Amino acid sequence: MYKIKEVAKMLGVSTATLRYYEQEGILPNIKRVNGIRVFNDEDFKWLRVLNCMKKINMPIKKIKEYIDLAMMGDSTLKERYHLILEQKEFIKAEIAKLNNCLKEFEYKEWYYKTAIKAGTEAAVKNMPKSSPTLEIDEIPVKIKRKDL
Amino acid sequence: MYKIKEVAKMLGVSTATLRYYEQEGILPNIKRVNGIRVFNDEDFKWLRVLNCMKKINMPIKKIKEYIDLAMMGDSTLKERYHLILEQKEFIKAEIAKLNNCLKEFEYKEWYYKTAIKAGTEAAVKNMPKSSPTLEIDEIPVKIKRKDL
DNA sequence: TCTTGACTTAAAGTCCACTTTAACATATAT
DNA sequence: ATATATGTTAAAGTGGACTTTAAGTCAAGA
Repeated sequence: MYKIKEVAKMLGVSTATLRYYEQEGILPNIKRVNGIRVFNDEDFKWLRVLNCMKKINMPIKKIKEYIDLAMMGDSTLKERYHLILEQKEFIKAEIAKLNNCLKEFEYKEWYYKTAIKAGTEAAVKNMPKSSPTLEIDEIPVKIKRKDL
Repeated sequence: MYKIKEVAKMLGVSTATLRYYEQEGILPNIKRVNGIRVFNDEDFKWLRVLNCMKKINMPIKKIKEYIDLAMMGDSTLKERYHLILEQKEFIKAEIAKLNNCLKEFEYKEWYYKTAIKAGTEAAVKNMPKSSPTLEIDEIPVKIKRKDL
């Protein structure tokens, strides 16, 4: 059983953020003792899920939607299932994109290493198709988070 | 050689966004023909890198810093190398976190599948430690993007 | 010629996710 | 007893990344 400050510290967020989350309805059912928030195991379980949803940039509104569905009970199971599936696919796509970015940065790492060795960037620029790691040439089209 | 609208379409962003990027200095050296922006191969190369930097949520200011260093020439090679390394490590950490989130969502997928089969959530809740995929129990502490 | 569409700039507006402030209550330590 | 720390709420403020608006230029087609 923890009070807000301890929870905030554990999560690496501010107390204001936790209060804001509660206000927005994405941190529901927090019990009060003498008007003071007390977080229990259930709350921590949800915080772990919330953490994931925030990590993938789900808007607060969307998270709220999910909670509202959950509050309605078994009748919304399928809807929640689809929402979760959708987000799962989104994460997968996201990881793929980040892996591409990682390659780009690994190329840059090699680029600068080589340039530093040579003392000048010009040396690397004149090596055509010189990258050991970079093969991607197209720019992926941006898909906005709010679309999902 | 493309004009702004075509470029915007290719990238999946608005023309306003591209103009805004140029204004903020993260889309430098775009040539004009009769006052109209014309994007060349060099610009596309940079757009691919920019795309990666945006993908990992590098703030515009930080991207600008990188560009400013690049503009200064060979004297900033080491600094740029370190910036890139830092970002590379950040992406790696990010991918690791997303993989954890993926697990969480895969667990939820299983959870809802099972609940739907049973017709009620209660059935799943009463299976203790029932998850086939979820082992993580702690909530990762949030590290804010601006710290890097 | 005139309208349509694509371009330009500068400035103001919007949205989201917090963050800060102010005013107050309660609890613990010296 | 009194200072310090932590908690509370409601409301206003902030920062970042665009987005929209307004006013204008220019080129091609009917």
